[in-house]
Amino acid sequence: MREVARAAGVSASTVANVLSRPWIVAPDTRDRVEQTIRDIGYVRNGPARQLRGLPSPIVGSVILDLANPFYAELNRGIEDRLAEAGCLVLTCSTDHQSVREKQLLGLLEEQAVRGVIISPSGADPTALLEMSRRGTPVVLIDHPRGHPDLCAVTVDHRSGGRLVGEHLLGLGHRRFAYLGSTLVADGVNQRREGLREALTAAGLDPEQALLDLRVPMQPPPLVDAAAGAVEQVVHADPRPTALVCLNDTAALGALHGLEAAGLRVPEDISVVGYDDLSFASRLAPPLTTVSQPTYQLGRAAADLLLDEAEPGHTHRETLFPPALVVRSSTAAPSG
Amino acid sequence: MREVARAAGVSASTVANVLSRPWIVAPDTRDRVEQTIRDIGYVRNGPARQLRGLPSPIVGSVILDLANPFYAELNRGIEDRLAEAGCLVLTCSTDHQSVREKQLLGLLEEQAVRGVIISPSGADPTALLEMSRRGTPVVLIDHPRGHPDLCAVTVDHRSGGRLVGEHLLGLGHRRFAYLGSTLVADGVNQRREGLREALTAAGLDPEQALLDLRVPMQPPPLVDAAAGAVEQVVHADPRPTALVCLNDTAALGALHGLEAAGLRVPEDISVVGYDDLSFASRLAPPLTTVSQPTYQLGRAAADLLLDEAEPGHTHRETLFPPALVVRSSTAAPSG
DNA sequence: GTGAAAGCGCTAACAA
DNA sequence: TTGTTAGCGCTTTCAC
Repeated sequence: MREVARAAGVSASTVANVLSRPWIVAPDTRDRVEQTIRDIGYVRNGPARQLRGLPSPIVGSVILDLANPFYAELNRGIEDRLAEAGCLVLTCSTDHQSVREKQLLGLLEEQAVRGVIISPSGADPTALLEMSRRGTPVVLIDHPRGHPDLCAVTVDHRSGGRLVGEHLLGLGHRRFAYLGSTLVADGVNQRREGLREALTAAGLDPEQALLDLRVPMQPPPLVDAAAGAVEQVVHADPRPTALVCLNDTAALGALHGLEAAGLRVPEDISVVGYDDLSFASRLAPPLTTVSQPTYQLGRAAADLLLDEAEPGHTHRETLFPPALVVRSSTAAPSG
Repeated sequence: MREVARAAGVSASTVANVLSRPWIVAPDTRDRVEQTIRDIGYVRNGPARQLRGLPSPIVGSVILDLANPFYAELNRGIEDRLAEAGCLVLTCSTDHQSVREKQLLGLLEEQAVRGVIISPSGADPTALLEMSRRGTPVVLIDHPRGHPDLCAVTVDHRSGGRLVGEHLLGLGHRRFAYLGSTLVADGVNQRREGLREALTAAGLDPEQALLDLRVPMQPPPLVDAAAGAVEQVVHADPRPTALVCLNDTAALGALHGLEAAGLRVPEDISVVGYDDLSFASRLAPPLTTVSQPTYQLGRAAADLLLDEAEPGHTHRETLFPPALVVRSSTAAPSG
């Protein structure tokens, strides 16, 4: 900046003014300085501006796994909304490891980011609360906020699970399997709870009517783990007539596993996914699933985060409803 | 930091030493300071450290579209490699818009990031060269480096296209269609060139034997655009017996469009994708495609970028080979 | 082993 | 309208 000032024959603060409050600079001085900036190829130093107290344009996004298309699309929603405010997204995957999550939060806080949008890997919000108290706003995604000092964007997965249950019950199913994960992923458990609720409401005992499967989230890749896990469904006696999967990726693996075991979908067994990823409608058979407004979730989270900087901000939760998408992987049970 | 110093009864520089060069501090002083840091909840200020000349831990990743699973996985490769070096990834999608790309590069340079890994949306490298000259290292992904001052990680797509062509020719195909895009995406064009080379080598005239289709990359979503574009293949006379798509997502749409038109794959027409995304093997029919070491591409790019900081760094290009994966969407033409 | 001091590049209040 | 000045929080000599 000093160099530009010297070359343009003005003081450093005039250069600063041209950059930050151009309207207070005389037009010809401004033109001269701007020309010099271009000639020299001068680029402003963000860290120095931050040091002076300006807000960072960077927002941290801490998610479970960017390679999961659900999170990738969510992140696009975050990015697009933030871009409208001139902000950038620092994307971090935790792979469900809370140690890694803690590291990442530490790094982000040191960078003095504008805020953090997080899909937490554990249930304990204390680290997030402290971070928020120290001045880095936090928005939870896909997790109940658990404290009035945080904002959150959530989907009513319980209702999603209920929709699936009601759909299958309506088709005449009475024996179910739920392919969940070994992790305490809140959303995934809510889906199971909703399913159980639907069974109970139909007069069934979930302990009897629902076979509970858990696959490790990784490694190996979920799609392979799911393919393996369906073995248990295939050999269960009596065998469930409907398999509800925690998400579409698991359903993809399940379809594969069922095919390998010689079971036809939906004739021998119905399969349901969750997320409605882009490939769901093109699988064989097209997958019945539950769609979430994934991209909008991201935008909403970014909205909340940006709002944290506003004077009258109040912490709040935005709740989205899921929607059942019926395709051909579900049908009435045979026999 | 001053606050910690006061509370611990030492000077600010001792606190700094505890943080940056703990070994030169007396053990008991160090313990006392560390305890105070924890009590107070002190967090180091990254921007201030950067201002002092330390390198930023942030690397920019500028890609075409994070919602495309190919880039999402690529980005995971980048992230994982950088994490090993304690770095973070600032992920930006350009949606093929060079205006947006320019904006993003400007923002990243202002943030004084450690470097930028970019999958460029245009062919002109001057902006990147200038950035590199000003001190922000640049690594190109999926794009020839075009200048010895840049590093690049590339895949031999020409060879990929050739593999596809040879496979289809070997099955007996003589009339082809290539579903490309309206953009000057270098990799996508290379694939077509490879395909044309194979045809030429087999004694065919590409101008005659190859129907060239172009779909706009967006909007609408590529998968829908591709579904629409296959109309032209269906109604072509004589109709091509093999459809080669620029990537798996386009192939997904093409399968859909062909099904809607009443054509069977592979009996009536063979279809080939590119990328080998996770769903490719589970489509109906399982998709013949070309796999790239996507995750490794990301790691290799991060490797090169980190190496830029080393004293003896020489700019270079890392080239990966693609591999044909034959599944059931290709077969000998009927009749 | 510890502290004092200079300065990284910038912004904003104030003086000229 | 432009320039002078005082830091923002930190690292790093260099005395002590």
